[in-house]
Amino acid sequence: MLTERRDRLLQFIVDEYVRTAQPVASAAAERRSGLPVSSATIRNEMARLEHEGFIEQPHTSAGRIPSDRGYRYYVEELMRPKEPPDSVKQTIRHQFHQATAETAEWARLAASVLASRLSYGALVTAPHAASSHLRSLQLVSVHEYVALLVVVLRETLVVQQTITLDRPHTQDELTEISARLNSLYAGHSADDIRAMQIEHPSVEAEAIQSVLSLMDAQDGQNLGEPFLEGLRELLREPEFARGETILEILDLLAGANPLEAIPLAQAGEDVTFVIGAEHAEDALRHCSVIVSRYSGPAGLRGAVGVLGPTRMHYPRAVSMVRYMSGVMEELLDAYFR
Amino acid sequence: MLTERRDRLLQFIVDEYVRTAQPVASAAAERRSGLPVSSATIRNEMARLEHEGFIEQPHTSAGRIPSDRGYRYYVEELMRPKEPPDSVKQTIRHQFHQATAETAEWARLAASVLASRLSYGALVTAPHAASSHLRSLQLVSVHEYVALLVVVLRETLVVQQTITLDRPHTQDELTEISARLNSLYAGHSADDIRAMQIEHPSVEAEAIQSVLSLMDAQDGQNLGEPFLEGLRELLREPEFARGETILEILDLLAGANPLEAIPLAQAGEDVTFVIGAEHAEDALRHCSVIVSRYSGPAGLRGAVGVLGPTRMHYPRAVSMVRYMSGVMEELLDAYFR
DNA sequence: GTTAGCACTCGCCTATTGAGAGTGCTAATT
DNA sequence: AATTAGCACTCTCAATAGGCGAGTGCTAAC
Repeated sequence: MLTERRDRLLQFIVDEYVRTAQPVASAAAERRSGLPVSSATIRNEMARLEHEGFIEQPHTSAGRIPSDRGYRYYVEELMRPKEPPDSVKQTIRHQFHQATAETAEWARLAASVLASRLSYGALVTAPHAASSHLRSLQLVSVHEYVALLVVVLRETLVVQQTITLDRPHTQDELTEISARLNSLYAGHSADDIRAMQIEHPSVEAEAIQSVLSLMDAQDGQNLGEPFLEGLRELLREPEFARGETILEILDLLAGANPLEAIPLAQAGEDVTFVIGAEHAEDALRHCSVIVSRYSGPAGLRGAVGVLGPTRMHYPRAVSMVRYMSGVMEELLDAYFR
Repeated sequence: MLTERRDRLLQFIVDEYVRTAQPVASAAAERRSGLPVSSATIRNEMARLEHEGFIEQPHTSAGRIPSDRGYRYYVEELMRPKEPPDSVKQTIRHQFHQATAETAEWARLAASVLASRLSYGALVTAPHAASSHLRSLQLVSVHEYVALLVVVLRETLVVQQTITLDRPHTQDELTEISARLNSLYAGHSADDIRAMQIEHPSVEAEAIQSVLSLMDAQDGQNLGEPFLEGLRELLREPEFARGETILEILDLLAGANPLEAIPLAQAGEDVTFVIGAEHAEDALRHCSVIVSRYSGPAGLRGAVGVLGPTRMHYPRAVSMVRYMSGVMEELLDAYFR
């Protein structure tokens, strides 16, 4: 804990630097921070804040910018995130209201809303449960030789795949096959189904093969691939204007899902921050990530995150992430009614 | 038509500039072009090519770079695109073999393959027909209050949406409803269905509403949204390293689909080039686009395109675009068998 | 503990300069 | 008439230097 005055000064420096992207000088703080002291005193305080590692100077004679540690202190002690205004909430709710009722679609939309509201990158994963059970399947005739296999997994997760048939089938035949397979396998996990070892004629065998591979694909991941939006917005930030920096980040994102690497939010905390050099990956040393896990019925979980420069508008970002996370949870709850 | 020697010189300049991204000097041409003349002669020829508008100098004392007109002449007269080697073809076929049999998925995969093979941006639209007819629909129970509506449109196009039910329904009930709606509406267009004006109880009414809005969404577009891949690759090109240029392009792409604006390939031509300033949009003045339309049974059409710097490796790009376009057509044909 | 005053540092901007690259032109050659 | 060697000329790029201004740290007074 710092003194009251140094708290306020650090807060001013962060806010100002976030706003202008320029180092903050003592004279500017004197004029605009509201602190009733002269610039000389502010210089003394700044020297001390720098000595303690909360701020730093890009070069000898420039103003100060927050260090990673300064941001960390700021997000933990100083900032007061304020709720998004009702008008914004309403607009967002409206956007979701118009969307189709599919979990993946919600995630995509959430990412897109986050990105455009905050002008940072947004990462949202669709809700996902650790182990899926077959709830039901249905074959839909697309064409006499082609059917669409729709698989409903236990957790409101619907996946599908087309399969080709070795001879023509009508919808009625497919419906019958679906009913037979459902009565055999509904309610079971992939391992269960494999253990049954039932012999099937060709079409049924192929359908079950596909079901198993779809279920395996689901079970094989912790979080799903995140939907990423807001690259354009990110590029607009001055720290990424050089193109190379963003290239590094893109390369990283192509390989790994940064949300996976983020330590899970501790119990009791609703959002997790990873700031600058706290990232394991060097490419993100000038970035901060804010993540919130959301969870729904039946063990469904997912994550909502923002990726921006360390010079991020934290209060706005965190309240938005928190809000979107809540929206995802509400949608899931409503889905189950 | 230029003289044989100027053709070869221009070809050398384009090839060399594409390779190195550096202006080509007369001395370099003397050494590496294979032309049996001195640099002085080459300088004379260059002066003439410049006078005719095929090449230009970035500044007084630099080598020459191709102008848009030079590239245009190059793609039309000079280059000899060579087929991708069999090994590459095989790899690509293999990638498609593993993919699920969905047209949108093919398009996404095609874009991703193109982008990574060529290291440029790739735009591929899923096959799409001008006017869709309802082939069949099927309601799949997801949850007692939620059903997934799967709509098969005439052209192997499957779309879906979840709908919520006002009271619980079993799969059997839903199957029955599906059968009833199918017998009424299968084979008709959205307009037909609207004209029938049949009154339905609540669930059926909602299903039909959704069907209509899905059909409208399909019919409302000429080409679908393209799948865009390869931003990372594009950013790697030196002409886009500055970040701003790519930003302009992203902004443009967010608003409009450049494939739409491209004049349709003329009959008899298989690919269309738009080079540099030939683009209507100023943001693309340093870009070239190569597009190939593909078409399949039942009036299905789509487009495969590459977006790169004007300094693009045209022979490789055009042969790849051509090949991917062919792959899309084959997939569609095979889908109908 | 605070503040005014001031010397000092350092980045940035604007010449200036020199080297190097590459051309265009001229005159000689084939 | 076409080609070529030679050379002066132009222009970019990189390095260097000087001046300006921003902003600090320190000292001494309050």
